[in-house]
Amino acid sequence: MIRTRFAPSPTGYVHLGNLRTALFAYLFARHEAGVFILRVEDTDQSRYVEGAVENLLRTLEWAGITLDEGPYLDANGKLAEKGQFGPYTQSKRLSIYQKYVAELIAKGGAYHCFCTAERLENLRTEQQLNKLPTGYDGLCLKTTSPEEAAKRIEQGEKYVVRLKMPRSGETIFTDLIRGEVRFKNELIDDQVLLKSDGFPTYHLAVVVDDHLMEISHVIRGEDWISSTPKHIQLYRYFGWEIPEFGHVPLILNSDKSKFSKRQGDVAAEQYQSRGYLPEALVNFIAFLGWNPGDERELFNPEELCAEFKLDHVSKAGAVFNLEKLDWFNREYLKRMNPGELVRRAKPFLATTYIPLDNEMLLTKAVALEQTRITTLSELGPAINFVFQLPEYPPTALVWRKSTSEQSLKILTELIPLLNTISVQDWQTVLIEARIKAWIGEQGYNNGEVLWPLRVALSGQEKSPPPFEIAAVLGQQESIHRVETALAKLQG
RNA sequence: GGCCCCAUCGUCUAGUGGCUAGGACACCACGCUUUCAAUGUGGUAACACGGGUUCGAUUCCCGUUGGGGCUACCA
Repeated sequence: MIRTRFAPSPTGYVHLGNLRTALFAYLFARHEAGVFILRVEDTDQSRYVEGAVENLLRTLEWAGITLDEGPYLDANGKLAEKGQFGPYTQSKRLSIYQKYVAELIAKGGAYHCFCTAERLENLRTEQQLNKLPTGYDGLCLKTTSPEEAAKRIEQGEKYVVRLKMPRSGETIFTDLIRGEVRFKNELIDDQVLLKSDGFPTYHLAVVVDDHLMEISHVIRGEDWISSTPKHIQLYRYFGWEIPEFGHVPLILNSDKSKFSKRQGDVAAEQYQSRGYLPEALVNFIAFLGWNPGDERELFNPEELCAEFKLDHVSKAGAVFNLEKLDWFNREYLKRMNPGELVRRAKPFLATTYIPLDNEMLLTKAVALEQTRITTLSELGPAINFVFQLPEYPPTALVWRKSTSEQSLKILTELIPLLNTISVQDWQTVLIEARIKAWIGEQGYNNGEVLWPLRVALSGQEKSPPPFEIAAVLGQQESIHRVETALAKLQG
């Protein structure tokens, strides 16, 4: 049984890099008919953020990443957990880690360390000065016997527990994405496993939990690759089966450094609030490092689940490119049926003066701008003219190859024409047919008629075609707007 | 500094020893057109470098260079 997990630290927002790692783990599990788990890695007390887990869950839900096990929000919005391997929150598992640390010490895989922060710091600077690899020198392992350590702990002395890395040999593993990776053991630090506050570090907690939760494939960011030998050593000491590892490449800033807050919008929530569709964002980040092996690019969530394979994940990092995201978003927007688009757009329209009760008109208005917008947040400003004619100067009504007098004449003649169209003929194509025919009869050209008409109807120099606007507005309002334009031209 | 990872158009990428090195975004030109989009057609643009291996390397090996990650009682 394939079991993967997403194990973020609850920081208050979901970093896009983490979201993509989660997505890969999720897609892999789904593709293999496996199980996908969320585990909250909150072992750093100083990083505690109120409401972070709730936010995390809402964001994953928005992105369409569904969880089989782990925390979830119940009907009342309260935090709950599902699954047989809980708790899925590390701060609730402290006694578990204590137990395994004791076991590890007993097995000779770890030891107590009483060194002060000052000594550690001096040690590091000295090592760096002498161009030596940095790392703990094993002082407490050499000088403090288990009996003495027990005594010092008894007396209330602060301590940490460190991993006892073998001083020789190599740790070799085959990464699912990168192939064989090897490290010399002597260069690997005796990592702290249990902090002096009694909390485990990532390295201990991740191994204990991945084992206990029966994770078969550890899919995580490339930045973890150097600590993998420490984790493997832990599995060995415990005598546990070592899972498969897959280290996915990083998302990069345009200068190729790790995608960061400083250089861009890294929080998934920012894209949500700016009106990106989750399926577009997911499609986009999936393609940052993955491809189906052919030239298709548009994959909805179901298609991603069906096609995603780890062997098409690339090794190199990928630069985040907002323009490509915009393109994906436009593609999804264009393909969406108007009713659905209205439903999705409503949260963004709620902050505008656009009335949301007239579903019919709203749907027509939205359809008008559907192919012209990039994000949902652009929709409100784009369709606002339908509900409220914007202020505009009379000069806007004059086409660049025409005159004010000519525009006045044409708009005046247009009113009776518009009036002769019957109610049932008030549709885009029929309005267009009538007006174009009339233009022909009169010997006008399109520009000198359609420009002033369009501006009269929209109040804007840039807008959809006049026939579409007229159809949305209705006959009465359309004529009214042309009359308003006439009044403006007459001064 | 040490260790590790990586390297095809500006960006995301296909390629798996023999191709005019393909696609997408972006960009440019033209077409359509009342405007802005959308759309159609076409175009500019890449195998980091040096050695091997081979009849033949973008592709395999080594090195160089470059970039990145890690190097905490943070994840």
